Amino acid sequence: MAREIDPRYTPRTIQPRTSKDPRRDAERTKKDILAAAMAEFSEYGDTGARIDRIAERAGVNKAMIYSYFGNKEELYAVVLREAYLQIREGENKLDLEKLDPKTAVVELLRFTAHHFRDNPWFLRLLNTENQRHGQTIRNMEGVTKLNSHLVELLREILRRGEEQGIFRKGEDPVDLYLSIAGLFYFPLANTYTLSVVFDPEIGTEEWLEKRIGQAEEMILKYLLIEPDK
Amino acid sequence: MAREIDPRYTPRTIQPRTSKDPRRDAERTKKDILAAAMAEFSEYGDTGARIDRIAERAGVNKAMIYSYFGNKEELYAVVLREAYLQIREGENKLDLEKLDPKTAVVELLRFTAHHFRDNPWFLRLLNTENQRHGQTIRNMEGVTKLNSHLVELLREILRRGEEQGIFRKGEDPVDLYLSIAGLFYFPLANTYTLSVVFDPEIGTEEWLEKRIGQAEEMILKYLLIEPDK
Amino acid sequence: MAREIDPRYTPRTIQPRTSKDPRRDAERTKKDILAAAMAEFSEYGDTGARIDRIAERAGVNKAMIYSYFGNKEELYAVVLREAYLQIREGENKLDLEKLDPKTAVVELLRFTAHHFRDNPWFLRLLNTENQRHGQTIRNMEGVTKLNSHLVELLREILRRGEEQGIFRKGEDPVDLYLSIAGLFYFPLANTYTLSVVFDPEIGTEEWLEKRIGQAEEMILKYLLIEPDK
Amino acid sequence: MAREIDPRYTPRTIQPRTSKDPRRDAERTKKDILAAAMAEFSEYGDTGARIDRIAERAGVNKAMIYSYFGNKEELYAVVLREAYLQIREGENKLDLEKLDPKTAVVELLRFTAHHFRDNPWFLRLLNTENQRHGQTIRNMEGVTKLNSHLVELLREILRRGEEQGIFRKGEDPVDLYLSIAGLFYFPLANTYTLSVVFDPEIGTEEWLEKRIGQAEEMILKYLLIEPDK
DNA sequence: TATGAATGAGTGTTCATTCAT
DNA sequence: TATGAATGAACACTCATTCAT
Repeated sequence: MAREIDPRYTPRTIQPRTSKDPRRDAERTKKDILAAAMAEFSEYGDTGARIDRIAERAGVNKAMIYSYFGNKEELYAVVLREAYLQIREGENKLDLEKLDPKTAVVELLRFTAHHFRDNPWFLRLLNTENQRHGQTIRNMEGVTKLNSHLVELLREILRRGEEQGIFRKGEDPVDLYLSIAGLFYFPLANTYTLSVVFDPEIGTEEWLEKRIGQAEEMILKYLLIEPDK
Repeated sequence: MAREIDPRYTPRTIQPRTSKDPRRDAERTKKDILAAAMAEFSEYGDTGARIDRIAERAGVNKAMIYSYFGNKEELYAVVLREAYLQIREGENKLDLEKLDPKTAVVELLRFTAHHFRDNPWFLRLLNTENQRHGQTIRNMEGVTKLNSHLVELLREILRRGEEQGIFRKGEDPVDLYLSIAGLFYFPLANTYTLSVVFDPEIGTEEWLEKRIGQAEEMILKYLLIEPDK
Repeated sequence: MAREIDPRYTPRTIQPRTSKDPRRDAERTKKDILAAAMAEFSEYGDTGARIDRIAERAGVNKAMIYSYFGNKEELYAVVLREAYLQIREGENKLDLEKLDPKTAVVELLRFTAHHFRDNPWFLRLLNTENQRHGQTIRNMEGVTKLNSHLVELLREILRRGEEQGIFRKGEDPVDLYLSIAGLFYFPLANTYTLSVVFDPEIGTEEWLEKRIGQAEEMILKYLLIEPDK
Repeated sequence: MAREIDPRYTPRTIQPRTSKDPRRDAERTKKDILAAAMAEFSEYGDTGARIDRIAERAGVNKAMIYSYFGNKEELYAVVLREAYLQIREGENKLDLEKLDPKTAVVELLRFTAHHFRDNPWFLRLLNTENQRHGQTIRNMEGVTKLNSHLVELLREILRRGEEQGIFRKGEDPVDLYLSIAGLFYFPLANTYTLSVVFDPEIGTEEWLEKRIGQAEEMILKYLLIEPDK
């Protein structure tokens, strides 16, 4: 089904190749294809993504895609894995383990908000993979390990908070993450529909800052034993 | 791209036509097509949906779809509108205006939780329309009006809560709805991926009940002035 | 690899459709496709055959082929089965069981010679299927039964010949068939190469008649106990 | 069209190159390519053969094939010529001119039987070239001369046999060769299909020995004036 | 001499849509 | 109103061939 093209979602991470010298560089070609594929799969979903378009976006010959990635299905799997790698990598950079528990929770919340806003393609990929019933991620190696790191980090933060007597007891790290993520995922994944049916401001810079404030208050009121102090 | 078939998402709501007498019934044919199209678009998205499959699901001839709905694009628009009609209709049945403010908020939260869980196709349709950049809903008549009713209802509840001195002041009804919906939307729209990367229990009956409890507490602690009393 | 087109091998069994009225006739379309496919697979082999060309030859849209036959592989299987049906049908029409043993053998030999000459595509299909290591015929239902009929017929002829004291004892019907067929198959399947390396007359009408005489003499001298009488 | 892989037909006659020192050896590279090409064209035919596979089989880079042989078509021509060279060379080694006529015929028959059985790729190449309507061999220099030697040899044998009063008069050497070859070519070129439709034993060692006996008897009864004596 | 990257024309197959009845 | 046949433009994927190093 035809879709309007929205330039915001056609990131140009790919450097146009110098027309004179196609630079026979396998590594770069591979990267270009991956970048193009991430954009394409995010925008159009698994069934809507077109190999032709990916090749065009990457500025490479279609056959290269097959040579480097096998087929559309495998390319999609690489894209999906890459998406998870990127968000977890961002989280790791926060060095949450070095922060005091309350700050750590707030930092994670802010990072999540910005990551979701800055990487709408990540949300789209999640959509797609769930529409596929998780067919690909289910059989992907190393994903559980990759993500369990975040859970362990959160668990440790909650434990320290409990120990210090500031966090409620028995809070599950996964539940906490679902709440934090959910408060931003819903409006940011559905910006287009929500801005039509509810409020055109949703998704703007100001809206996000306000939203972060609300979410922070909500999470902390729930988590802290005496939030007023 | 090939997808595994999940029977749970292929409901057979359509009564098989009596083979003897096709009973040329325009109204019923139309309804059957619409029901089939809702299932199909929800499962496969706009680009993944297949006219052939819709016809088969509806038990009608493909040409009928074109005769009644014009083309795939227009059929999708009707499906999308129908989805909004259904959820708002559900909300209206709650008669929130007759409940005291706190109960009203809790009821809306519970309804939303169950509606999302029981109608995963609705979440999928939202996904799809957002992946389309809201192309269809943006040009759809009467949608704003349809949805503004819920906002007005919530606004009235918040107003009464403020008046009674139990709700915080200045809370925006849209923000509140985004929070309530978000707490359930994220885990329920991404059950497949989340159950792989975080916790296989996500989405089960017990999980939902527990989740409702947490969400209730979170929302009320945020909203009520003195939640403890 | 490009091949010259030899009009002799592009039989026009297909009636050109009246341009005005495409005559929506499923049965005829199916037949046209099958006829075109037989020609194409015979000429080009399994890997060389082109769906596009089959569609063009049959004067139908490519998609019809998939609608009626599934895919190239299945179409090939139907073609192969049809080839066997045709030769065995021809043999059955001979009513060998009603002839005296010697005449029966001669008639079978003559039929085989003419069938091979008149249906070079049958020989080509055999080539192809053997180049495929019999992949398709091995899994084809009913083929053994279809062909075992001929063997039983021959066995009965040999038995009667033995009984009448004119045929040698213990001759195996399969061996006999291999000899008869072989005497014609080799020159007729390899007409092109043989006419270059040995004798340009191979395959002509006169050559075939002479060949039949030789083969008859050879087979009978071997089979009859007292060929002179 | 996908084919199952039969390891029997994928001989590894090519010595793996010492990875350390590619030993830039033009002659050896050429030979390796030719050997690989013979296997490939025999197995898959002209249209089915793949340059990629030939390169892999030969353990050389694809571009080498183009550098040494021009293109696929020309490579095929070299393969075809080589095939004829090999069989005629085998026949020449028999020294038929030194044997008495009857023995010579029997020896040729036995050699042909074993050569066909041991070199199925030769039969496949013949198939292929005939399926191409002899396009390549027709324009190949020196082929007629190459093959006419066998005919002359046979002619001389028949002449001596006639002279000695043991062979029938006027037998044509080409006809005789067609008979001898045909008795083995048909079953050996079609082993796969015949073993399905008629008898799974066709092509085995025991079968061949039995077959040689029958063929010998058949040819001699036809050729000798008084076979009993 | 040799390699691996790159290309463009195919090649099997699917799918939204229309037509004749 | 309803059906099944038919179409043409895509679409995923392959392959012979060339290019830069």
